[in-house]
Amino acid sequence: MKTIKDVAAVAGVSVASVSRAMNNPSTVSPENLKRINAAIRKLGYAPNKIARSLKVQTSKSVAVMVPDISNPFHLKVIKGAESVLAAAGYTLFIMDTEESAEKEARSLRDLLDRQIDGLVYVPVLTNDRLPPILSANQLPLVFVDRFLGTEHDSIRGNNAAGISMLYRYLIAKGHRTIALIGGPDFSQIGRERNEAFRSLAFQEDGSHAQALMRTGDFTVEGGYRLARELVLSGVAMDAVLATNNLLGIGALKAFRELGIRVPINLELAVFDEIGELVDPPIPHVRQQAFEMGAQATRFLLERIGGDSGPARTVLFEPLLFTPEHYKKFS
Amino acid sequence: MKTIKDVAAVAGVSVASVSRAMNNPSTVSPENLKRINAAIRKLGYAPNKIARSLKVQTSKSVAVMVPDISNPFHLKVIKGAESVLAAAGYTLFIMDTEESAEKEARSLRDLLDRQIDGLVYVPVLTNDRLPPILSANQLPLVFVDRFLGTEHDSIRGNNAAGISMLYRYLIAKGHRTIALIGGPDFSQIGRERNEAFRSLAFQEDGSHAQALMRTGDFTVEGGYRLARELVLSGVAMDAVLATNNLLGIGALKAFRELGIRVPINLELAVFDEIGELVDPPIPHVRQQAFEMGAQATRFLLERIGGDSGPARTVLFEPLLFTPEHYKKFS
DNA sequence: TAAGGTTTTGTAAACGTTTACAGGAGAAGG
DNA sequence: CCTTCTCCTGTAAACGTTTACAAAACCTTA
Repeated sequence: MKTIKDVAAVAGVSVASVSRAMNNPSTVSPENLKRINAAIRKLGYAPNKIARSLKVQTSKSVAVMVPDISNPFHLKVIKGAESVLAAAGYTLFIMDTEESAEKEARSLRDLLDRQIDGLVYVPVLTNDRLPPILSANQLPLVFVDRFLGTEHDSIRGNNAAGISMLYRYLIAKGHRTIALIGGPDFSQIGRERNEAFRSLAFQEDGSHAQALMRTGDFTVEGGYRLARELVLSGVAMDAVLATNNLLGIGALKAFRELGIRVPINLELAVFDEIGELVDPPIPHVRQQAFEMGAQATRFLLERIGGDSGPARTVLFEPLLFTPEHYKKFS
Repeated sequence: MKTIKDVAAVAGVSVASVSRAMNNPSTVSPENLKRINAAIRKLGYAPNKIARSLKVQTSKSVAVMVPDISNPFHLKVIKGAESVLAAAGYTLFIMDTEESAEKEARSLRDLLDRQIDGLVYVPVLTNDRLPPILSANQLPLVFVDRFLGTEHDSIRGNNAAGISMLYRYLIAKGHRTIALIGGPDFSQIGRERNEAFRSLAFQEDGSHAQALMRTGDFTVEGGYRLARELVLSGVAMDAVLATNNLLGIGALKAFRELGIRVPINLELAVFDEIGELVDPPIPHVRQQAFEMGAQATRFLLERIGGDSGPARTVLFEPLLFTPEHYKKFS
């Protein structure tokens, strides 16, 4: 690897001039500039960013940290972040914490050590407070989807509205008893969605609360298990509402396995996308994940740029997709 | 941020001793070791990896670079890499090149500058040779799926076998005319799969070559377009073979849109997974992506460890999944 | 042509580590 | 008690940059 010294030697100037030529071209004389650039090309020199970061304490890079990279929602958040960073000349590091607080802590440590400039952050579910490493170093960060009640920007989906859309859709189709398969109450979004359902379904009569709500982890296995339990418990129901895509996928698997035809025997509605190839299509609300990732990143760049205004929260409205939509287009 | 100097001051020793205490504990006296560790804990000190990398020219981190993070195949490669790295104490940086040679070059530059120790590498399709940056710096790397004919380890799928399985399956089901929707011939894997099909389908009679093979980009749009063209051209066919998941998804979309029922009016078979929720299931071969990523990473760690033996190639056999499989399990 | 100003340059310190080297302290052996 | 050896320690240089500062070179202008 060539260093700045090699360039300086070839161009016959000091290292300082080379550095200036790259970072502040106007402060070096035209003829030297030319010679330096020629030397750079000749040697194929590229500055060592590690050394640079060490000195300037910044790295022109940000990270996006998600709990599960194979969840399409998180994937789109990443794509959204990429879209705005590409233009800004930042490098993006993608970190997958696999819903493990431990892995998350390790990754954070690592990012911090590498002088990352900011973080688009979807924390793991089990965190109810900012990891100590983050509270110790005031790294600019923006929450997406999940958040921890700290003084940071956060980009969120309107969970209550999404549940409401699904619920009203099912009601409008004539369904009487609707069961919920929900996420854990200890997480912000799990709780928000569960409570939205509660306040809709049990307005008049709270007696079905136990029978018609099951909650568990936001995982495929969780959805599968809860759906099975619901069916095998023998309660009467004509529709099921799953509060995220993984739960929905698990539920769908369970139903198919039990020989229940969806939506003929039982209707299933899902919060988040479940995969566009499912046929017949499953009614669902779709979060604007790409836009959420992009917006978060825009905020983050502002913060990195020095903006220290009060924390902002942006609520994105989910969009309802129903089988009727698909008919329209096919 | 605390530095090693702070620790040294608190512990009342020199910075060298602190450094030794962390990297070579046996070379420092027990009482000093205790004092130093106490100071570290007290200050919440963690060594700055940037500075460390600058000195030791290594970073205990590797990257996995894929052309499309939303392709389930690449996703599983990443997961496979994660699984072996977690144990080895390396940090993994995930880079998404979005099938752009330009983005790929930028990312490579960046990784190199950050003293990455090695690379699990799925190059973008348009590259037919190693990017100059890589040939200039002999970074340890292992190819997965795609490769560029250089002297590096490579983990690949048995493309010919996969195509053959699909082809024979379709033949066994009684299909007479089978059309191919393939990837670009300028890419290794596109070509391998196309040629496998050619040698199977046109053994006796080469006359259908034009009519029954369409190739384009490995994208959903490509599959959609080619499938449409095939159908609208009016050629007779009773099965279509798509040589990757994106092509398959695009084709399926096109067929549905044109009112063609799969598999009743036309059978579709796909190389790679197309999504597990498609109903009825589409026959496909599945690559052992997770294992491929894991194996690549194991090789990479060996190379980083100094192994400079001859380049190895491992061929993973794809697995055939058919609707009959699913029936068995439901 | 001398004084003053402006532009361009090089020297050297700094960023936070690691590590070669040399020196000091203590133990062992004569 | 002196030598030799071992073990531990601190000093200082190095990694590849950036940048404050001072010196040098070049213009203006009177």
